[in-house]
Amino acid sequence: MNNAQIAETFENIAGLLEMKGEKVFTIRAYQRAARTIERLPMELQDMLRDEQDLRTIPGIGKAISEKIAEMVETDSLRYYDNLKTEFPDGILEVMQIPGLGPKTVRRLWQDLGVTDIPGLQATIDDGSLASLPRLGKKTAENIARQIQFQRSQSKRMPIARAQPICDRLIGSLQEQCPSIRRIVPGGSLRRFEETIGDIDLVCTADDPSQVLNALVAMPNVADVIGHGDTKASVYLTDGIQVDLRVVNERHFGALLQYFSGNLQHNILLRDRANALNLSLNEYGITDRETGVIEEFPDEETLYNRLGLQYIPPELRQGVGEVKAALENRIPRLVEVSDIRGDLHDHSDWSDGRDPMEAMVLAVKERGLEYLAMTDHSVGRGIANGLSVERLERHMALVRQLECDIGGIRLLCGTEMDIRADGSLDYDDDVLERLDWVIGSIHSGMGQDVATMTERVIKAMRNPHVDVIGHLSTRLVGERQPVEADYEAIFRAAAETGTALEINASPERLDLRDSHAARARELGVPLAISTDAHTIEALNNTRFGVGVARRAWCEPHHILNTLPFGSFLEYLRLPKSKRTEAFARLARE
DNA sequence: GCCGTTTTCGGCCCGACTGTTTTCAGTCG
Repeated sequence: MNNAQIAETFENIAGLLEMKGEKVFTIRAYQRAARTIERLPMELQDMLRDEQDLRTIPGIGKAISEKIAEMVETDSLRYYDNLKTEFPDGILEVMQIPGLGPKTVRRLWQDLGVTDIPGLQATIDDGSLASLPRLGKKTAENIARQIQFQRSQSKRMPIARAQPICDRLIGSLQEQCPSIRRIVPGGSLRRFEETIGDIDLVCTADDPSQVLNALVAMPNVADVIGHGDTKASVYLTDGIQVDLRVVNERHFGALLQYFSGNLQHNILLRDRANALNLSLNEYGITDRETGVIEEFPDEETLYNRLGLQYIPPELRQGVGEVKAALENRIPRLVEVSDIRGDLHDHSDWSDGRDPMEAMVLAVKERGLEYLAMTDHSVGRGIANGLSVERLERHMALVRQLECDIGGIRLLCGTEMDIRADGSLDYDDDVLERLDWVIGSIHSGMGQDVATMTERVIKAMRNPHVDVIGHLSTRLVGERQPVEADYEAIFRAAAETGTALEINASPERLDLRDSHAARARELGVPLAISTDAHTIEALNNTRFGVGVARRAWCEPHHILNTLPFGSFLEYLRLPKSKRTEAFARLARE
């Protein structure tokens, strides 16, 4: 049983326990475990095979680790099977409807016999739902609307889709509301999560009601979920939920912190406040003795008041960052301005849109020192991949442009297919003449774990393959990652001196955060590359940097923060010496 | 159910909004 299935089981257990009226802390423990397991970099079944103690994972103790072991061994869980017999099958779906919580669902089931969504709809239609105590006509209408929405609504969306929607929303609100002082995204968008559940906006304004009214009146608002004095929630016509919170300027720091989350991080922060006999909420910090409220214009002073280092939003995942901040172990994370070169770019020689010269000029304009032109290899027929003969002319043009344009160093590169059997698309005598070779998988993605792992490692053992591009080949929310023994691949990367790419294209974000963190721990050099096929896509570096920051990467973990001279020195070494040399070069 | 520079037992974040009520329970983030 894999991590996703185990996490789902615990999520379902939590749901059923809620309905059963179990203690809220037990429920929270299962939910927390589910969320931790979802984002774990290694498979629990592998950890058990290697006899690792699961209880070292925060939020997993005796009871839950035993349940995991049972699931891995027997592919089922008696505790869960027993629990399920107490409830009808479709009941968890009913609880997914926004506005319907465990208490209400339990009553609907016990009093009206509702066991699934069609049954729920029937009680709305015949008026029996509205006749229950403390429910009424309005509640029935709201639930009916939610059932409709549920059908049309998309689940979490990739950050690539959410970011522009959020940018437009902010622009439009600013235009309409002169009283706005500050308005910024919070929530998962600010934490650079790869998918976004809803868009959270944090705002300060002289006239909060002006801003809230403007939001609910927007033409692309399909439904208003809530509209109070400081906060409003709406669904946009494309199914996205937007939450807007407006407070006075002097509360900005506390509000931004509160609204940036995540949930577990905020709980840990409030734990910390409690330990100091303080109470934290979105308006500030209250001294429990005196009742005096301290306000914070920015987040930094708030964290410091709790005796903590500032924690950047990308690290606020509730997995040890608060402890690290207490011990002064929050590192200086890599920033976009640390990146000195782009190492994966396409031109119209293969499947890029823009001519090579335009790409080079655009990269130079963005202030980078170097650029690798890496058009596709011959096997990518569909992407107009380069034959050896075209590759030679490609290389000549790269050299030519480096002279003609000046002020930027260019590398002759390729993004070369790793074929299904692990062999490569160009021969060694061709590869040896290139400065920078990316090996990527573009086909045969359905291979089994052993075959895929072997395939990638075989490519890494080639002395000319400098880096593996978008290792998992996943597309966020679209295509599943390939199945492979990632731990074995990361170890082989460190051992062979092969770098790994963090592909910054927001559709890919590959390596993902937890994988990048694991590779970093093993000392694998990481390259943040845009994989740009157009000039505009050169701006995507920030998404790759976001992934790296979520993986606790500092500048010295990232290959392309090296100045060009050091990067060349790295490339001139035989691969077997590179991992070690990088650790030295990057700190110079 | 988890966890420990207070604790192996006794804690466990905190407030906004809604609908249905005339004081609050339920839900959400």
